[in-house]
Order: sequence, then structure tokens, then C-alpha cells
Amino acid sequence: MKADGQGSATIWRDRAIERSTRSARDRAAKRVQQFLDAAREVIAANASTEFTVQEVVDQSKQSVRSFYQYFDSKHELLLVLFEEEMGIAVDRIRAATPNGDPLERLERVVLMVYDLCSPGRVSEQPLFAEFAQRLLVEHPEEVVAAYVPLVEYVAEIVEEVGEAGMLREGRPRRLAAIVLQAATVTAGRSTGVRQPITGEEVWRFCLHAIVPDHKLS
Amino acid sequence: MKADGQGSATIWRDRAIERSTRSARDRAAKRVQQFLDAAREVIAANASTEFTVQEVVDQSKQSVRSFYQYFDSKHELLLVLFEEEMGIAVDRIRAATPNGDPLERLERVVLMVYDLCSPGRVSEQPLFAEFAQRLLVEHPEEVVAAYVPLVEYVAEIVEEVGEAGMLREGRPRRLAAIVLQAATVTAGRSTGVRQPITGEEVWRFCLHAIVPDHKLS
DNA sequence: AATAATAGGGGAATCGCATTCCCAGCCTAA
DNA sequence: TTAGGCTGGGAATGCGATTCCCCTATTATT
Repeated sequence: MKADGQGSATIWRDRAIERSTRSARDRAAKRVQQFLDAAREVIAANASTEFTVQEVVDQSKQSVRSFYQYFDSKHELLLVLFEEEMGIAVDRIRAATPNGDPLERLERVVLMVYDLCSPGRVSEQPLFAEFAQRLLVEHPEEVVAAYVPLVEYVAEIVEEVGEAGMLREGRPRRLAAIVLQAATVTAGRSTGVRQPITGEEVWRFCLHAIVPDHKLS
Repeated sequence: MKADGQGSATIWRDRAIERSTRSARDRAAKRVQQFLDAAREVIAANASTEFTVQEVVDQSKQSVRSFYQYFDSKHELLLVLFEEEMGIAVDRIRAATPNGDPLERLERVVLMVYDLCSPGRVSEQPLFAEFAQRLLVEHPEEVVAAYVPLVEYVAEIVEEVGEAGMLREGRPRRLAAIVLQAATVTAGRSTGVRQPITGEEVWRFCLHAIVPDHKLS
């Protein structure tokens, strides 16, 4: 009867709804991606991480309305870009530090992070230092959250250093956090010295802070 | 005759001009100071380092025009405030670290700097961390320049550590810069750890980075 | 002392930019 | 075929920094 008919119709309707929902979601994802791509293009074109929402909208061939349909604010777009960049960076760093001596891996990580955070690499990916800077003022929480994957990885390595019995003290995660802070910040303009601090200097600094002298060669 | 009269008149006229110039300068200095005071009051009242030029102008009982007569931009006002705060901070730090064991003095400095850079102390002076953050995005050079006095002082102490033969390597100024960076940044929200990094942790980190193990008691 | 010239100052107008709003066109459902 | 509700375009709004116009007070000149 009606109940039966409705019963089976509901299945199809649900499927249809789900399908349309899925396609809607796909469409949404696509549009979001278009905005992200547009933002990257604008940034590359301007050679600067400063841009207006209007520029991104124009470049994306969409409308301001749509932009705010998918992003609560400009900051949110920045945040997404930042997270993506961070993800890419972590992948690269992981790829560049295969298994082996944990100290060597850590050194490599520190040098890479330092390098990635150095200014003047706007045209290349990734450019997370600038985003972080800009976002830190108004959305510190989110920025910190976005850093987690990187801290995680560095913590892993520091733990391995610990397992090799080469750590001064037993808080690998906290040491990892400090090391990372040192590497990221020092890479910006360094304060009060003519020649900027180099990645190697930062590494040696951190190395001695982490490993007691008698454990080194 | 006329030449003579003019000759001596010129002296007086110059004096008068100089006097008027000086009073003009005084007046200018006074007004600048009024703007600075007004800004501080607004910041204190809002319990936030965010403020509009209009608020400062109203509080100062002057006009927008005058504001831009004395400051090229809002950023310049921030910069001046920042420099003043930095000066005050350095004075305090110097006062709190009288002569004595350079390592103890360094520890004290690191802890104080850490403390001064911690968030949530907007109502009290000084609040340079927030200004630095805000300014760093657009005026990195100037911010770095404003840090110089502090780096200078830390470098002094590190040099003393070196003279006491307790340094790993011979670049006190560069070490001072890294230590300072570590102390200032880590004090903000620390990334990826539950309990925030403490000043003591930063100090121990830096201590080992600077002094070889066998030189420590 | 009267007036011309100029600087200084008030605050309204402008401009740039993020965010919001209104209306028309399109797709769905009956 | 048509009413109803999403979607999207882009104009309008709002907020802040910066600039501009005009008036006044002060100084210089006769």
C-alpha cells in the first residue's frame, strides 16, 4: 500500500538525496579548492602574502558571495592555506629524513625548518612563516594547532634520541617544542647582529641543549 | 648705519627665531607626549593593544590633523611606544641584575625577559611582546632595531661569561641573539604541548647550549 | 594700528577593504 | 507549467586610516 510504496520510495529518495548531497559536497570541495588555488596564484603574482579578498575572488572567477559561503572570513582562508602548507612541509621533511641516526635526522629537520621559514621565498612553496606571523596576532590558538603535526614529528625523533640514551632529560616533546620555536623564529630577521644567524648555528645551539657533551663523539 | 643696525639686529632676530624655534620644538614634544600618554590610557582602558587613531585623538584632546602632523602613520606611534617600552624594560632588567656571577645574572635576565613577553599582562607595563608581534609583519627592520639595546645588554653578560672561560665558543653576541629569541618567542603560546613551556625550561635549554657541561659545578 | 601672509588646527571627506544584503535566475517539486 | 526556495552576482555598508579644505590666530610689514 501506501506505506510500502513510501517505504521503498524512501530508499531511492534517500539515495537520490545522498547522491545530490555528495555531488553538492563535491561541488563545494571543488569551489573551495578553486579559491585556494586562486589565492596561491595571486600570492605568486604579487610576490607577497598580502592580498585582498577581491583579488582572490576575481582570479577564481567566482563571486564574493560564494567566497563567504565557504569561508567565514579571510582569516579562515589563510588558516587553510597555512595548514596545507604545513602538511606539505611535514611530508617533505619526513621524506628527506629517512631512518638512521636520530641525531643526524634531527639536524636535517632543524636545517630544513630553518630554511623553510626564511624570508624571501614567497614565490616558492611553502611559505608558512609569513602566514604564521600574520595569523598569530589574531588567531594564536589555530596557528598553534596547525603546528602540531610538525611538533609531533620532531618529538618522535627526539624520543628516538632519548631511546638511544643521548638525552639530558626526559621530556622529549617539550624539548622538541623549544627546538622548533628556536628554528622557526631565528630564521626570520635576527635581532641585533650584522650577519644573520645561520641554520647551522641554531642547530649547534640546540644540539648542546639536548645532548650532554660526553655522549657526543 | 643701516648695515650696522641690521648686523646687530640680526643677532637678536636669530635669537628670537631660535627661541621661537625652541618653543615650537617644546610644544611639539609636548604634543607628541600627549599622544603617547593618550595611547597608553586608551590601551589601559581597553585592556588591549588594539585601538583606533580616533580613540587616541579623542583621548588626547587634539585633532586627527595634529596626529598626522607628528606621526607619519599609526605604525609610527606604535613603534615609538615600543621603543619606549623597550627602554623601560632594559632599565628594569639592568637594575635587577647587579654585578655578580655572570651566569646568575644571565639566568635572571632570561627569566625576566620571558616574563615580560608572556601574554596577558596588557594592563601593566611593559607590553612589548604584543607590539612586536603586531609590528613585525610590516616593519621588521624597525622592530629589530628597537631590540638592539636589549641584545646589547645580554651580549655584555654573555661576554662576561666568556671572560670567565665558561663559553663553548667565541661568538657572544650571536649566542645572545639566539638566547633572546628563544626567551621572547617561547613566552608566547607554545606550540603543541599541553603545559606551556616555562621560563626555567628555556633557561636550562639555553644554559647547556652556552656552557659546556664540565664547567658547571 | 591695520592688513597681508602664513602656519596650525579642527573635523568632514576620501579611500581601501572586509563583510553583508538584495534581487534575479535556475532548479526542483507538484 | 508554475510556485518556492537555493545560488550566485555584485552593489551597498561599515569601519578605520589617511588626506583635504577652510578657518583662525599669529607674525611680519607699513
